Amino acid sequence: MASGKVTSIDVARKAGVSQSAVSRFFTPGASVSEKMAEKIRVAADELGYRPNVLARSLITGRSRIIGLVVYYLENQFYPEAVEKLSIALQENGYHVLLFMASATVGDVEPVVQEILDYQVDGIIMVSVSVSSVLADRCRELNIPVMLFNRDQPGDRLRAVTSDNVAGGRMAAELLLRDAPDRIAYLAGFAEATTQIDREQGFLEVLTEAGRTLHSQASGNYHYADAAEAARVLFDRDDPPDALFVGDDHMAFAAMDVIRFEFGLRIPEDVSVVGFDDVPQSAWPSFNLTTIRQPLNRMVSVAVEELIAAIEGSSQIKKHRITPEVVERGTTRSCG
Amino acid sequence: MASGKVTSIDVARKAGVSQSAVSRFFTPGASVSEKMAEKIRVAADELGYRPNVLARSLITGRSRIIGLVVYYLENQFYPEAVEKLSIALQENGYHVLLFMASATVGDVEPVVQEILDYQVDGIIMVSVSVSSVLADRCRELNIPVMLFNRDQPGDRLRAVTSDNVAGGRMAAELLLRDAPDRIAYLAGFAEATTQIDREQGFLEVLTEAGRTLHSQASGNYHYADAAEAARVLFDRDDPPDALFVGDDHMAFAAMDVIRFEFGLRIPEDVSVVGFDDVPQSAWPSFNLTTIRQPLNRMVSVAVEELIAAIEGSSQIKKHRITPEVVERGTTRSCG
DNA sequence: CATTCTGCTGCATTCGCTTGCAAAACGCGT
DNA sequence: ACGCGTTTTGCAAGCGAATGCAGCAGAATG
Repeated sequence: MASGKVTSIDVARKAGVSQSAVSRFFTPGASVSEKMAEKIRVAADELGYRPNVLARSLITGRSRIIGLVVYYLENQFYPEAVEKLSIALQENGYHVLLFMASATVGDVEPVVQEILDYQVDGIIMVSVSVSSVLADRCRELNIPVMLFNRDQPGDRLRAVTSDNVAGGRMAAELLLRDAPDRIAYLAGFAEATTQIDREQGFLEVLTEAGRTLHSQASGNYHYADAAEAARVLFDRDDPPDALFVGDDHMAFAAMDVIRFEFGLRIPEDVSVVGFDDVPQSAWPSFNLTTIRQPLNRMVSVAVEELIAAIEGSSQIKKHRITPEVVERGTTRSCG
Repeated sequence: MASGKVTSIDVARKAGVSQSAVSRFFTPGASVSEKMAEKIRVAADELGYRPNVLARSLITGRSRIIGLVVYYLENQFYPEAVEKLSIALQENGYHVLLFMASATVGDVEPVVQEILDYQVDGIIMVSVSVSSVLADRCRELNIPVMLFNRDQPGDRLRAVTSDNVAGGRMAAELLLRDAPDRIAYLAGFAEATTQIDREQGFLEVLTEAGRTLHSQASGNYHYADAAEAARVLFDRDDPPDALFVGDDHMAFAAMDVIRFEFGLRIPEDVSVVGFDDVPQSAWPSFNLTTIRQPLNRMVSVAVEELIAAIEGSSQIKKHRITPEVVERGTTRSCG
């Protein structure tokens, strides 16, 4: 019925009430008599009126927008995280303003600035770290920041990760069961806490077992880099016979190289363990034994905590969710 | 330096100028003398001032927000599209409000309503269709809608797709070169124009060659459904020896079933052709011959057209980008 | 019937910024 | 120094909705 923008004043006029009445009708907590509510309902329907969220935000100081920063979406873990985070936020009446950090490679600052310009109520950074300057700025503006799947030193930022040290330990235990001779590690991006923690846990167990690492290389959490790293690891007379890869995405690259370039069999010649448990890991082509990050829990904790931080003030806390072993076909022994 | 919100009035006070001067300084086209600009620059820097985009939107009627609706992100084609669309829009000074349509399964209406509440300047629907009621509403509000990788009947909505009929033809030609006896088709979601067009092109060529389809099943563009469909297609005495799958994502499912459940070799026993050319198709594990959707071009056309529609009024037009054959290892003959 | 209390309602202000308008400042030719 | 045209500048009126406050009606009470 409506043509062009319809404002609360139009509805008020049509319903024969004041603009504030219309506003109150659309404000959950407000008190409006049934008679008046009905008139407004009718008029609003007829005109196709919906409150302008931007105008509302201006005066309430709450936009119900969450800035979501993600580095890239190539690794399937991220689309899955983005999807679930979006849905969880949508269910809570929040909406997601999406920012790709890769556009401004290596420099998240301007991106975060732009986010702040939109008066977001909170920010979720997926596997992206934030400079202390910006973190301070967010604190001044009282905008909570949630790091997702990546932590950073200091106790001023909330974070939800899995317990990567524990996960690294699980991976080591899994590989040791296959009684390997030469254990290798294909690392992620060196500065990421996920990488650091997974490596730490992994090495702890090896050390406890009196073992040392046969070889190591970094794939930066990228497919191409990981493939190259795998070539380095396997292009020698005594290639590894057990490999822990920092995440599933890189594990696919490594498996492709191991099988199709070196003609080795998995798990007969080399056992492989990944990290994340992305959907593809369950596909028969990979059938990858991996350490599952409990994404659903991570998402719900992240969203709950962020909303708590926005609505009341909650304590800043680091959440570490315990990962789980998922045994599939790239390791030999069972149980 | 700043604490809490800083407004243009604070800056004006500090710089000893009027609030409108500050506003003009931050408005690209406006005229401000160098002397004044300098004072404002200093004051703004010192206070850490940034204009409130929401307030600006309220008065200009332009939010520089684009609503991006996507159904799911499981199929790697979508994350890639979302990533590239986001980046392209960011580069043009627009920002992406992301909505997952899967949250409200089968019902995009409320989602689009919420988008409209945010006064978006435009909407991109990735593989999602929109009811005519809503389309009308968007037109009334003068908000252009761009359908991406999915068209729908009628000439009131802009759309960017690849030429799926041509793509279907290419797939057929590719498979016919392998001189197959039994040609099958694993279809996508029946109502999607992508599905309809690809099937049409594919069948056209078969008909022209005097061939008919051996069998057919639908995978709804989902991995699990596609795997099930593949089981139906291959669980018989005379399974297909050539298979066109509606997209790469389903092709992976089909290949997994063909290889690991039926023990058939690809391409020796059965040739497979997919559609999209997602990154994984190039991975050695799949090495899939496929029809590439030229995503970069699709994205740039979609973004350019949408922005043109927002800024001036451009004609509503359907854009069909010609796809390309990518020959890899799941078909036998070359050239 | 007068009085008090409660619950609605409308008025007017406010959020932070843009922008039309008119006044002020400037440039410069004579 | 004067006049005229051209920037610059400030004033003030919005954009659309939320909300404190005061007024008002109606219910409940004496």
